[in-house]
Amino acid sequence: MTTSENQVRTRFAPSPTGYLHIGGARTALFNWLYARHFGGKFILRIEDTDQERSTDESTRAIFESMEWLGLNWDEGPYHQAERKHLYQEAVRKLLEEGKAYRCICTPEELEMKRKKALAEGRKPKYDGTCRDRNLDWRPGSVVRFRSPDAGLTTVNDLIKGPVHFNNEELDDLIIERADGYPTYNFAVVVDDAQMGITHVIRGDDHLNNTPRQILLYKALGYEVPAFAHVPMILGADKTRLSKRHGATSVLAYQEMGYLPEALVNYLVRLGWSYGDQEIFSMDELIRYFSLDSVGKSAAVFNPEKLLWLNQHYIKEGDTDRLARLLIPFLEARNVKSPDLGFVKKVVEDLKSRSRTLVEMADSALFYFQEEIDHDPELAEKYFNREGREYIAAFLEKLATLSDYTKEGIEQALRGISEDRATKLKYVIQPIRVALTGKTVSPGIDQVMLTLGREQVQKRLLGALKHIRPAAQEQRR
RNA sequence: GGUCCCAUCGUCUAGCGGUUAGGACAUCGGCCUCUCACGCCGAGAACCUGGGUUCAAAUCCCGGUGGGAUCACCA
Repeated sequence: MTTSENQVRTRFAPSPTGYLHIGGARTALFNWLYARHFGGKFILRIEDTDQERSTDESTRAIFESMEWLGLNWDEGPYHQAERKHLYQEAVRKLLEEGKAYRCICTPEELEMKRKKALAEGRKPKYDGTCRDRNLDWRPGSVVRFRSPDAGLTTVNDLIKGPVHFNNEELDDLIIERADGYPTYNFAVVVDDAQMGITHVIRGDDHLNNTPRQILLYKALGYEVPAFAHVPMILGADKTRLSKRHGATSVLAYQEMGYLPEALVNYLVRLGWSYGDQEIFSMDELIRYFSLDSVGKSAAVFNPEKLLWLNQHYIKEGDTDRLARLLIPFLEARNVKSPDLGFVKKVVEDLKSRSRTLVEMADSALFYFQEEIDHDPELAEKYFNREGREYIAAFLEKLATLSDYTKEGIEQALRGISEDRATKLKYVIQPIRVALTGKTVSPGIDQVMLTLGREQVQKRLLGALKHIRPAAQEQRR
């Protein structure tokens, strides 16, 4: 692997134990932006050393999520499970140099000691039982790092500033487990060093791990990278974001009809800002992104603002693209192979009145229904004597309307309202219900244009037939 | 509990010693209008607390309080 001297190299290193969540996505985004800003490399690494909990399904979901968000990687994906020999090699080196030792304390013993220490108000720190026993390998043994018991380790964090830790707070952590796999803190260090990572950007839940890792870098003779710990994302109750705060998986947002650029724009502004600007294109983000303007405090995830951004991007979005994105949502609602050209017209009608593609699909359904299934209550209210008369009058005008345009249609409708000396809306609402089955829809002229004259006539006729005159009179 | 981090409207944030403390979402009015939206105009709404430093503190320092993270053969 060739690494030019000043090249920025960042990475995203999720563990495949679940879907990519909102917090992970933002971490990935920050790393990606930082690399892109400096023309560096962004690397993807799957941390699957925990054989128990890692799944291929999660790995696939992570790839899919990142692709959807547009976070392409330049190297990888690397899988830690396939790099086992590298960690073992590093462990061997530390062992030889006396910087690590084997330990045969059982998990049960350790657990007991921990509990006891806690109960007596002491620190639950490894007591060093095996530290100087110079043990050889045996089944069930692990390898521990010999951590210095005095001195100070400082993390010069790019976001938090310098953070100091007393080495005596750090204990002899396990670096190789009984199954031969490395533990997280060790694998991360070996990988980040060997992959030439220059900037480790991650959640600040890792800040406390960093001094141990720095000690490991030094013990292994590696150069220590720069660290940047970004604040966490919390739920509305200020606790760590989790399922009970609503959807947290990136793909769930795709399914809920969000646009990737909306999610990206939302996530980047959680903790980062650029003056008063709220809307950013990817190009702008790459140009403006900087760790200097990442805040220090945790942010509460606010679905309302995400919704607003999504609505914004739908409103401003390219119609052709939106139509293509909408089609799967329509098909999921039993619209059979919709015509792209027609869907594009529908999208135009609905663009400024949908916050998600799900909302758009829901309100688009009537366009595709040959027969409107009228709600009895609405029918009774709007297809009364006046309503039916307006519909009939409009139908009559429509037959001879030479100007089937927005203006022509509006003129015809106004004509009817003026002739009967009634408000325009009293003419329009029955027609709206007849055409859409609802009282809420895009502008009626627009609906008619999109539907086409023939379809409009058919639906109006259908509405007139809907309630039998006899039944209607009976009610009156 | 130990260690570490954090603290400006309900929420995201701007502010980097001197501002009527700005913007955005949300909320509430109004306009537009064929319904619903969009759009436009407007309103209410914040510097956790106590000490310092300074002519001057949201901004710098210390204490307190509050919130969060972390203390595994998880990552």
